[in-house]
Amino acid sequence: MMTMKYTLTQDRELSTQIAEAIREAIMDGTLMVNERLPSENELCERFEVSRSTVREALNRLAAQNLIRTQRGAYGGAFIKKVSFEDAYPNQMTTSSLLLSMNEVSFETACEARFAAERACIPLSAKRCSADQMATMRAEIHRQGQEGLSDESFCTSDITFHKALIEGTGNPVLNFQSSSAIESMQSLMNMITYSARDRAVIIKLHTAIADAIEAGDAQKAEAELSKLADYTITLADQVREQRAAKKA
Amino acid sequence: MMTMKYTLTQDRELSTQIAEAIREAIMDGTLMVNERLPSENELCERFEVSRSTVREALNRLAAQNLIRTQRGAYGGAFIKKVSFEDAYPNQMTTSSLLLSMNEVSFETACEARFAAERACIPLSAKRCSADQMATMRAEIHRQGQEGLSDESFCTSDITFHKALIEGTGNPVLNFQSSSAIESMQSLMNMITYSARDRAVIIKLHTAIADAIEAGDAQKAEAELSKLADYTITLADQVREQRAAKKA
DNA sequence: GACATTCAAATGTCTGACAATTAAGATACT
DNA sequence: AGTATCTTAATTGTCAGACATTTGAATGTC
Repeated sequence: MMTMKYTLTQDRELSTQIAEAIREAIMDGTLMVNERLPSENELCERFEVSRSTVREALNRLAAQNLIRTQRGAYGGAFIKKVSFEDAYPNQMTTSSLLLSMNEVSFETACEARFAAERACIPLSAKRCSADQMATMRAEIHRQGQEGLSDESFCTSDITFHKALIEGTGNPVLNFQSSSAIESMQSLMNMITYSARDRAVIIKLHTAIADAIEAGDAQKAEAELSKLADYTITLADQVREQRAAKKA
Repeated sequence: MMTMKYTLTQDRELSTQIAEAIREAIMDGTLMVNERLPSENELCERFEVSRSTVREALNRLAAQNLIRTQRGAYGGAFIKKVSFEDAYPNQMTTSSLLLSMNEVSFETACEARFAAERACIPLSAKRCSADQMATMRAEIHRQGQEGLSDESFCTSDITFHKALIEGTGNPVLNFQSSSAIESMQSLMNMITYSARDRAVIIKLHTAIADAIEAGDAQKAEAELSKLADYTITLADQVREQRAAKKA
């Protein structure tokens, strides 16, 4: 950081360039976790810009979870250790908006979602803990309760699948796949689940849980595949009903 | 936006609360794509804060790709359509930092990476285009060239696998899996590839490409699995060498 | 109709000030 | 000596006002 040379050009916004320079230093390891950046006034002198501009740059970095700021003496901006927990909300925001703003069809989103889940099954079949199995069973049970709203059913469905993914014991895979599933929540919420639909889904969930518990990855994948197909037919039904209502 | 009520509390930073309020409005659809936010001065009045504070909030949103700003008359802040291209760099930054800052082992990262790729294979075997097949073949060829640096070999390796993933024709899956693979680049770069190692990898790449072309998903998955195992043994070798050098 | 000029609105940057926060050091008390 | 409290300096957060820059629209000119 100290030795870097900063020559800001005129063709882009100054604050953007400063943020970029600091971001690069973080990415390539020049700045380590918990290291303190120079104070805002020092950065002003170093980049030869005003404090507003420096602050805009720091704000951008804070929004990307790259730094945290602390007021008071011995405070300042510190390189933040990006944790899975911190990164998750941003990830979710982006994923959800990508789906809703890019006219991604339900089929396409669904395909990606079940592909991600399928990737987890072999590992989950090997490593799933008793705790995670218990969560899956509990959610299956909840899904069979009378008077459960569609939205609650959907939430439970997602909890079930997230527990399955967590069963891999792999934080990276968990992070990626979990967001793939959860970002579909708004799309899934459009589906209406009749009692018959729920029965079918519960049966498939049970089959998947049984297979995972038995360590039978192949069976679990097969059942998951059926669930994927069934989910798409449900979505098709909703679409048809809406089309019929329109006419 | 107009009808929302904003009561800012004192316990958090004002700019953060404003950014949060606008972000919520975008997420729940109150603000549509390309819609223009009120001007900074109008936002000042509405939230009863100074322009600096409003600007800090807008900057945060811009850093998250949620809005874009445009200078000049009829300019302002507009809700941005989050495209896969725009979101990718942020995604990559986050993913890379998650790996490097959380002491994620090579095995763990590798496991997640190959799981994601495996999820793509059935779809790719069904839909991979001639163009994508050509890219895969070209990269395999490049990997066999004399005098190729380890880094270039690694880059080509990643290009190969990204083409495979693109073969799914699913933009969502492509986005997710692609970043899973690419974020491992820095870890992969630590490996040294002997001529013998490269030969093994090229053979596996060829087998995968052949299977994809033949539409044989099962075969492709089996070969990919071998590649995953082999990659981990290579990483183990590097670790052993380093340990030996230390002693 | 085509082109140049002017204008107004908006963001980007600068300056200077004050408020709020916080850890370290100084001080007073026991 | 130890502890509680006060002071202080450093730092970020917010405010206010100004000017610079950009840019589309309106206007004027040929």
